Amino acid sequence: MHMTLKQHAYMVIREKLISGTIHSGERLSDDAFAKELGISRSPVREAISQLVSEGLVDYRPRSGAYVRIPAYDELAELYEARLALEPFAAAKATERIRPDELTALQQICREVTEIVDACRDCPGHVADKPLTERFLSLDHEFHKMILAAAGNKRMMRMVEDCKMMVRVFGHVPVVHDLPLIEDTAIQHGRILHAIERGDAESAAKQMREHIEFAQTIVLQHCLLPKPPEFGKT
Amino acid sequence: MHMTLKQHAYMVIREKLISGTIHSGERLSDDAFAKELGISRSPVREAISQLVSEGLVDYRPRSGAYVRIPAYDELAELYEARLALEPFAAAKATERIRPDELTALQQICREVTEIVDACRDCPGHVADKPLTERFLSLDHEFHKMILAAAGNKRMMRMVEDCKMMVRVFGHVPVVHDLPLIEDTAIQHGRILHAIERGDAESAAKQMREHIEFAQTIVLQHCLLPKPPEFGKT
DNA sequence: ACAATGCGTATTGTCGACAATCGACAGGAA
DNA sequence: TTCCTGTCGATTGTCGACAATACGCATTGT
Repeated sequence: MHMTLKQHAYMVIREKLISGTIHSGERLSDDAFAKELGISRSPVREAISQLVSEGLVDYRPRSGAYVRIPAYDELAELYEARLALEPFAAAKATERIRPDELTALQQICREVTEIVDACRDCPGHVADKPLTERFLSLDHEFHKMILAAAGNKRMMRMVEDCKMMVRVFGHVPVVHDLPLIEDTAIQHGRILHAIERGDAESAAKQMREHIEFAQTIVLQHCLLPKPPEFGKT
Repeated sequence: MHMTLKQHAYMVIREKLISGTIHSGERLSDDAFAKELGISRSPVREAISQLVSEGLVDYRPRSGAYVRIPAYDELAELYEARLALEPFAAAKATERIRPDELTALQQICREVTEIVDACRDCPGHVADKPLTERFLSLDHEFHKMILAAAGNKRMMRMVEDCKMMVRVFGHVPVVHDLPLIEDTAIQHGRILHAIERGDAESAAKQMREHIEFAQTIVLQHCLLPKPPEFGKT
């Protein structure tokens, strides 16, 4: 399957955004990308256009596409949206989850616990890079699995989009130390437990607390300028 | 402000999707649109590309773009997503709403009441086209205002997207008769009341019931094939 | 008669080029 | 000095053209 050049360009550019190769406010020149990839401007333009409509890139006609300059509030909004969606999904998942999905969820929790143990052996109780990535990947899978069990693809995509945006214009240097990972594991455990018990209301509550926790962490560590004194007269 | 041709093409095509000029499954030929609009294929391609990334259009490489064939479940999912978002937003709006926004909300409710009265004078108590459109517009404004008061642009856009999709691949021939409009007005009233009282929990509850009501109506009237016997073994 | 195959056509994916427009910079006037 | 203005350069928006590919159709073989 020969991937179309547009898709290729899209993935390359998005990867650069996520990895932070291009930082906020920088301009995305289609011409530059075209030369870099050795292709024409047309596919690049379409790729950038897609980034724009996904909200990762800001666009000023006749001027160019700029990596979105994130505002502190936007980061908060992203988590707030998850706060609306995921507890709801957790409750629904509780009543719909299939045995195989539940098994997968339990497996994820077990692996997170293993990471907690592994972290104890790390110097300063701070997870190194591969361990951190493994942890993040598992956290991602945990949430994704619950969304999947809830059986609503649209909500799943909404949350996925939120997470991607946090990654792209958050670039939050969170230190993944033992307390953080341990708390996360405990919270995941509580959510899983509620689902196992079939207690939808509790699942929603635990999920809410978990996301509020994550929100707090990220907002504390993010480098964005704090909200400029909102008396809002 | 000279709108760019791409945006123009985007709006024209989207309008055709919403109005139902092009129906589900039909192919969107960029060449045809280019000739119709008297422009080149490039802007049209970018416009269609945007429709694709918004999920309104399905895309098969080397084959073309097809108007998405809606599934019954997808329609349900759209309302379910709103069910997660809007009650949450209603609760938050209750605690953040500004006086001018509240005034606007009250004004909208008054106008909806007027439409109820006007509907009583219609033959068969069925609203005619302009009255229906006025009603739909007000309903839209009501929800939008609450989302705005909640102060989360992302959630606002998510809901807007849901509504647009319902319009595009729903094409539900709902009869806007007196009972329907009256029920809606009553439900709006309840929500407004809860907000006025500052009762966030009640606002969320009323909003939830209101959306569940709308979901039921739409799913009943939609022409899509029902979900094919889900025993889900 | 039916299936398989090869051809023709139509449409897409991609390209390079041109014109319109925006930002920067220099130069002159108040 | 500071502000306005005209010009230059660079980049975008748009275009028409070409090559690659999928679909439909006719032809042929069994």
